[in-house]
Formats: sequence, C-alpha cells, structure tokens
Amino acid sequence: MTRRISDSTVRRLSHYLRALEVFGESEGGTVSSEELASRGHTTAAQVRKDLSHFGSFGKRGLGYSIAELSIRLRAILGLDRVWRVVLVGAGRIGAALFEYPDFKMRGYDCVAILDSDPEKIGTLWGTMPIHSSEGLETVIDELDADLVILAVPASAAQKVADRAVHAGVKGILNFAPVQIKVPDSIPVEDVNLVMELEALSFKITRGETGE
Amino acid sequence: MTRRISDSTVRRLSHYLRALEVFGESEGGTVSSEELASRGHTTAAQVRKDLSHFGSFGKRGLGYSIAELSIRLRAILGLDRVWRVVLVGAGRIGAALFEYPDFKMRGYDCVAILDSDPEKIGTLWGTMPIHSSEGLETVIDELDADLVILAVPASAAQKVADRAVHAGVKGILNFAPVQIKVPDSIPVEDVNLVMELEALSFKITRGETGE
DNA sequence: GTACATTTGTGAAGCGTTTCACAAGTGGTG
DNA sequence: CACCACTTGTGAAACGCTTCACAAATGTAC
Repeated sequence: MTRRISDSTVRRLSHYLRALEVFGESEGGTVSSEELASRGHTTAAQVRKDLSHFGSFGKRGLGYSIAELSIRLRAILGLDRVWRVVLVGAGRIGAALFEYPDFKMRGYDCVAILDSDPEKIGTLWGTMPIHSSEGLETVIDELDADLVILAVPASAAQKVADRAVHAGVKGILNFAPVQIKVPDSIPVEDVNLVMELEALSFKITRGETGE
Repeated sequence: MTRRISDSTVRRLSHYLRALEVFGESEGGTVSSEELASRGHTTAAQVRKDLSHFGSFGKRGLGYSIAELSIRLRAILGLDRVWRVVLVGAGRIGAALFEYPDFKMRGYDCVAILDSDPEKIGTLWGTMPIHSSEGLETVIDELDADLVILAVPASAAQKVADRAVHAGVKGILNFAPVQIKVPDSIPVEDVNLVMELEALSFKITRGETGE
C-alpha cells in the first residue's frame, strides 16, 4: 500500500478510468477484471494487481462496481480536485492543449496563458488574454497555480522551468524537446513528439510487433 | 544482438541522439558514456548496455566518436531514410505537428493532409492543400505513405486506423484518446495528453519524486 | 442449507531490466 | 618499452514488474 507505484501502473489506471467511462452505467453497473483488461492490452491478473496496491475495491464473484471504482480511481489519480494550470507558450501546441475538450472536463483549469511574443501579448484566446512571460512568478503566486505546461522552444524551456519551480509550482508538463532539470521533489512529464515517431520507425525498421 | 529491445531502451537511444546534437563536434569529437548519461537521467552503465545491444561503437579509454555514434544511432532508429507521413485531422494538434520544426528535419515528410470537415477541405496550410478523408486509401497507395498520424476525435480513430492498415500503412502515431486495435504487425504509438496530466497529478498527490 | 459457478486478492514463481564490478583495450608520458 | 590513467564491454547479481495459481468470498439455484 505504501510501496512505490510504477509508471506503467499509473498509465494503466488512467486507461481503466477511460474504459469505465465507456462501460458507463450499463448492465448492472459492474465490470470484471477480465472485461477491464480486454480494453487496453493487458491481463485480468494485471488489473487486479494494479488495483490491489490501493485497496480492495471489488466483490469476489461479482467484479467491480463501475460507479465506485470510477470514484476510487479519480481519487487515486488526484482528479477529485481542480488543478490550476498556467500555459506558457501560446503557439500551436499551446492552442491544441487549450482547446482540448477533455482538458477542462477532467479538472484541469487553465488560469493564465503566457507568451514572450509582443505580437501575441494582449490578444485573446476565447475570453483569456495572453500575458507577458515576464509575469510568470506573479501569476503562479497570485492565481495559486499548481501546474505549468511548458509549450515553449527548447532554448527557453530550462529558464522558464527554473522560474516556475522557484515560484512554487508543483509539477511540470514539458513539451519542449529537451531534458529539463528540476529538484527531485517536482515531478516532470515529458511529451516529445519526435521521440514517438522515432520509436515507430525503429519498430518498423526492426520488424518488431506493435505494442 | 537479436534480442528484443525494450521500449525504455529505444526511448533512451532517442535521448542519446539528442544529446549528441547538443555536444556537436566540440572538444575532440568524443563523448564518454558518463557524459551521455548526465543528460537524460540515466547511468553510464545503462548507456553502455543500451549501445552494446547493437554493436561496439566505442573505444576503450576514449569514449564514443560523436560523429560516428550519431550516424549509428540514426541508422538504428531508422532515420537514415525519409518516412512519408499522412496527417489525418487538420485540427489544432495536426497544425502543431505540421509546424513542428524538428518534424521535417528528422526525415518525416508530410505528403498529405486529410480532414473530414467540408469547410477545411480545399484550403491550404502553407502550400499543402487539405484533402477529403475519403481519399485516405488512394493517398496512402499513390503517394506510397509509410506512416499515418491520427489527429482525429476518439470516435473516428478506430475507423481511420482500420482503413489505413488495410491500405498498407506501416505504423500509426495515435493522438486520439482511445486504444485502437490493429494487427500485431503494425506498431502504434499513443500520445495521450490527459494521461500525462493524470500521471502528474498522481505523483503530486502521492508525494512521489519526479523521475 | 448445500452445492456450484464466479471472480477477487495475493503469495510465489518467472522473467526482463538495471546495476555492479572488473577484465580488457587505448592512448599518453617519460 | 613500461607504466599509468581512463573508459568500454559484459557476465553476474540485484531488483522490480508481470504472470501464475489458488484460497477465500459472493451470489444463485434447487
């Protein structure tokens, strides 16, 4: 229960939650580990093991209550609260994220958009004004932001990350294709589009089977 | 040499290549496994082990030639050729990818953009016209495309994937937040932005250290 | 109430990845 | 040439994740 949880497990928990939403409240409101496994390329034993790290949510002979498991998973993933997000970088990637429908739906609330381009500063995205990156610390502090999404060029990423950490941000989602350095206590998730393509071309080239 | 290579290893190979580009040709043109490890949160032993799966590229006492290792890594990752990519979905995510500078630089050549929205069909992105999704099979076949980037809503993803596979595509980069099913021989890489955020909020909630 | 069909939760086994430790190779120095 | 400082490449050990297998629990049928 207090062991370290592997990244793979966390990924799968997200998958399970997604799957539960598809199952919805249909058919008695329960799912078996087998049914959960069939979505998301995994096994029933793996599903049970993953969930067992956090408690016993199922009923033997019956399976898991869809409603209850959804709530539990949301709590485990920290989705039972609102996360206040600052988006730094109002480029294409920033725009894609900002308009992503699931984004707000899951409790991630964009409280500010920042950019360093004077052309963009002052313009609006929907009803949100784009502010100058200069105000990063002020924004994080005054709007009590939890997360920063780094959608800036690689050359600017480290500097922005340093400032965000110093201003007290709790986590960073990094889209810049560079490994940023932050204290161990601040989690960073990297999304590197080129790396995904490279994994793809590697597998094709080597003739490995997908997933 | 013929063992299965783990996903983690492939990821790190991408990192090493990125790091080599930063080191450039400076300082005699060699790096040690220690220097490569310091970028990218890994260890010298890991670097050597990763590379040893593909041969012996280093010189004992000296390290690795930056120029030679770059070439080797590019070959291993399948970057010593051009990959012909069809982008399906001309929304924000598609736009972000299309304008991503590293994209073309690394040999990924977008040969067509497709969308199902009649408003978008016929308009231009730069010099590339947006075509109807109807023509997916024709485009893949006639333009000899290798990869498809799925930047469509979750509801359309499986259908497009099926058609792409049937038309002979070799790999899929999937941005739709849904697990698509394809034959085992076709590799799929998933990029799920919400999942990354959930991993972040999980770690913050649990107080786990980042990476 | 008893027998039965299910399905969970979990210790143990299996397996793959990472770390360790060191022999072997390389170039530099005198 | 002999010595030294350095770094790779790699079996072996350590570690962690996944799979297995089964006891325990639950509901149903008769």
